[in-house]
Amino acid sequence: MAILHELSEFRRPVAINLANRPTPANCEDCGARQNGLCEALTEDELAFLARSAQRITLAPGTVFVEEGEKAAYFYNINHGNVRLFKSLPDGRRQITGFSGPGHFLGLAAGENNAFSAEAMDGVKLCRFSRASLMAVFEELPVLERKLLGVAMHELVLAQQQMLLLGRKTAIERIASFLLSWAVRLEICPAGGLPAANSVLKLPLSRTDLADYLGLTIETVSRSLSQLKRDGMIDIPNIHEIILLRPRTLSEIAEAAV
Amino acid sequence: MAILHELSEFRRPVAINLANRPTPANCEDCGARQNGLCEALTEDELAFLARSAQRITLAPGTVFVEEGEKAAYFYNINHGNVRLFKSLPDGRRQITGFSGPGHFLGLAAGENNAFSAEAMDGVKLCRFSRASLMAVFEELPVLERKLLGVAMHELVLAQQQMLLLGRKTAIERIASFLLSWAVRLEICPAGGLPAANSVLKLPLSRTDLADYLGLTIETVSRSLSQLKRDGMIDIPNIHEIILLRPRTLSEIAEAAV
DNA sequence: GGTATTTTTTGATATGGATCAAGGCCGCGT
DNA sequence: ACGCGGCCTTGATCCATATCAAAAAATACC
Repeated sequence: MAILHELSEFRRPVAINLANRPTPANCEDCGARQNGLCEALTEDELAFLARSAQRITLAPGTVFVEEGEKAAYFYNINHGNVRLFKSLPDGRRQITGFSGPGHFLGLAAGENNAFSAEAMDGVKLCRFSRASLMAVFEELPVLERKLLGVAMHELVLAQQQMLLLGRKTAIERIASFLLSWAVRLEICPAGGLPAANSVLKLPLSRTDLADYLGLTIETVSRSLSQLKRDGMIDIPNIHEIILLRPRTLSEIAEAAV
Repeated sequence: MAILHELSEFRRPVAINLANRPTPANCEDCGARQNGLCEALTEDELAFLARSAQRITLAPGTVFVEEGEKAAYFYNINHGNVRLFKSLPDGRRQITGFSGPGHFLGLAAGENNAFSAEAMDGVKLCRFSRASLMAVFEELPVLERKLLGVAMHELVLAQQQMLLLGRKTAIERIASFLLSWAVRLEICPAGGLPAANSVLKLPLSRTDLADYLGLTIETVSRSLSQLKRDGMIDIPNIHEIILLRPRTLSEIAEAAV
C-alpha cells in the first residue's frame, strides 16, 4: 500500500521537478540524476509548490493510475520507474511509454484517466490534486509553458512510436527501441548515435518490451538473439545490452536503404 | 503553389481559431462549422493575434510541413483537411493524424519538424512565425493554457492509436476508426455511440486509411467488405459509410469479450 | 545450498495479413 | 458514347510473426 508522508518532509531537489529535459540534480535518496524545472523557480515559488503536494512511496507492481477512473491527481516522479499502458478487456496490453525520475503524469485531457500507470520498482513521487495544481498554475504561469513543452515532446515520441508500431518490422522495432533507450539514459543526445560498446541497462522484462513494441515475448527474444548473432549487440545478462555497432543498428532502425 | 494574402484580409472567425473542442462558428468562405478559441478573447486580443499571422491558401497535395526541416511556423487551419505523417526512406508511411478546420499544428518540440503535413484538399490556414507566436504568448497567456489542453487531448488520441496499432486486429482497427471518425464529425460525443444508420463521410482514400491504421489497402478493403457482409455497415459509395449497428461495432472495436 | 517457480530462449507449426495478380468501377476528357 | 487511367475490390499465394511446446537460465524460496 501507498505510504503518505507529510508535506514537511519535502526537500527541494526531490519535491519539485517537472521537466522532461535533462538538467542534472541528484535524488536525495539514491543519488540518481534527475531532470528539473527547479532552476527556473525562486525559493518562494518552490516552497509554494511543495505546500501543494503530497509525497508518496509505492511498492513495485502498484497500479496508482487506473484507466477510466476519475482523473483526480497529477504526479511528479522523484525516484523509480513507471509503465504507462492501455488494456483491452481480453488482456491484450499496449505500453504507451515509461516514466522515470523527473517525469510527470496524470495531466489528463478529460474527466477520466486515458491510461493506467504501474510502479515497475520502488517508486517515490509527489502528488498534486487537480485543484491544487490549478492554484499552482495561477501562481506560477511559467509552469504552464514548461508543461506545454513537455507535452509537445511527449507528442513527438508518440508519433515516433506510431511509425514503429504501424510500419516497422520486428528487427527494426528492437533496433529503434535500443537507440531510443540510449537517449533516455542520456548515453547520447536525441538524434545522435551512442558510442560503440555503450552499455544499456534495461530495467524491463521481455514482457514489457513486447507490450511496448507490439510484439510477443518470443519475437522479442528471437530478434535480440538475431542481432547478437549478427554481431550488432552483446547480451551479457537479461537486463544489460551492449551496443557493439550502433551505426549499423541505426541504419536498421531507420530502414536506411 | 501557396498564395499569401495580406494581413488586412483577416476577419474574425476565420483568423483566430486555436481550439480542439467544438464551439460553433462558421467559416466565412464555406460556412462549415469551426472550432474556436475566439470566445475567450476580447476584440483587442483578436486584433493582436490577427496582426501576427499570414493567411495562406494551399492546393490539394501540397506538402507544407516537411519532416526534418527547420520548424519555423505554427499553423491554424481554417478550411480543408490535412494529413500528418512520418515516412521511412523506403517509402513506408505512417499517418499519425488528420487535421481539419480549427486545428493547429507545427508547435514542434524541437528545432526541426517531427512530421510532414500535406493538404488533402483545398486548404486555407493562418501561419504564425515562431517569433510572432512567442509574442502572442506574452500578450495572451490564456492561449498557452488552451494549447496545453489541446496538446493533452492529442496525447490521449495518440495513446489510443498506439493501442490500435500495437494490439488490435484488422477488423478491430476498422471498427475503431469508424467510431472515432464519428466523434470527429461530431456525430456523437467522445465515449458515446452514434445513432444507428448514421452516415459517415470519409474524405479519405483507402490508401490514407491503410497508412493511418497500419494495414494495406487490400486488408482495409477486405475488412470493410466483411463488416458489410456481416450487416454492421453499408457502403453506398467509396466516401460514405452508414453505421447500421454501432453498438456491435463498438464491441468489436473495444474487443469486448 | 538445493529445489521450486518464473522468465527467457529455442524449436515446430499455424495463421492473419502482406504480396502478387486480375478484374470491376467510376470519373474524366474527347 | 467511348476509351483511358486511377482507385477499389476480390482471389490466390506467401511469409513474418503468432501460437504452441519444451528446454534452459534466472530468480525465489525453504
